[in-house]
Amino acid sequence: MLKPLNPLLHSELRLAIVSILIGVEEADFVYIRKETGATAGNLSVQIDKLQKAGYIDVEKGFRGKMPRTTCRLTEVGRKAFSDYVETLREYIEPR
Amino acid sequence: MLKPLNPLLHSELRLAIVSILIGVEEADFVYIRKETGATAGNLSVQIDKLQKAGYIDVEKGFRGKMPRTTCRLTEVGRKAFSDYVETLREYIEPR
DNA sequence: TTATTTGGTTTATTTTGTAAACTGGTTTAT
DNA sequence: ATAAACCAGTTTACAAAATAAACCAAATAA
Repeated sequence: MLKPLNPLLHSELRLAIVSILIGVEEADFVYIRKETGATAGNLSVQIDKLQKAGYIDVEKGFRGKMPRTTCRLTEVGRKAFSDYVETLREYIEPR
Repeated sequence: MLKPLNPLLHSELRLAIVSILIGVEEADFVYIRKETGATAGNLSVQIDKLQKAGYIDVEKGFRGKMPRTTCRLTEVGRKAFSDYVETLREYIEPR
């Protein structure tokens, strides 16, 4: 029987967010928005879900006078991602 | 910018179905149900979607007197799966 | 013969994803 | 100054998707 896929990560946008964060230590809202092509509203909602799950830390500050939201992956998030990928391989790799 | 993931395949159950079919030439409803742990209703719906997309062929017959639904992957489905996997790697493999 | 099981399908509900509309502020133009 | 346009997001309402519950027809068991 196939293992279930973590539903929080098995979502195109949330997976993209984590995928970006895994290689970069930190990234801000605007950057993630451009990389993913997501609408601001959708991105906001999905960042919230990842944060509530403890997968990312979100820090709100300012760059000059403009608001700035910075995200970074937590250890929990890193682990969840690596588990997700491992499970996913059972689906996509020849057995 | 990350490429979009084929939404028809980026679904746990549909991905599982295709994943099973890719290694086995054909599989019936009952077998897929056991392998995936899905409810019959859910499986029926998702098989329908894959069939309507031309990703699988569905054949209804009998094994003895009992009805039997057999599925096999089409070339279109095979190609879609391999494209999906390729795209997915951009999300899950270190860049 | 009347339950129970098998192999599904249909329909209704819940859950999720997404975009439109909004907020609060900033920069630019007038 | 004041208005108009813009930036960085959040909230909310709607659409799409997933899922389970209810159902059906036939087969088998009690």
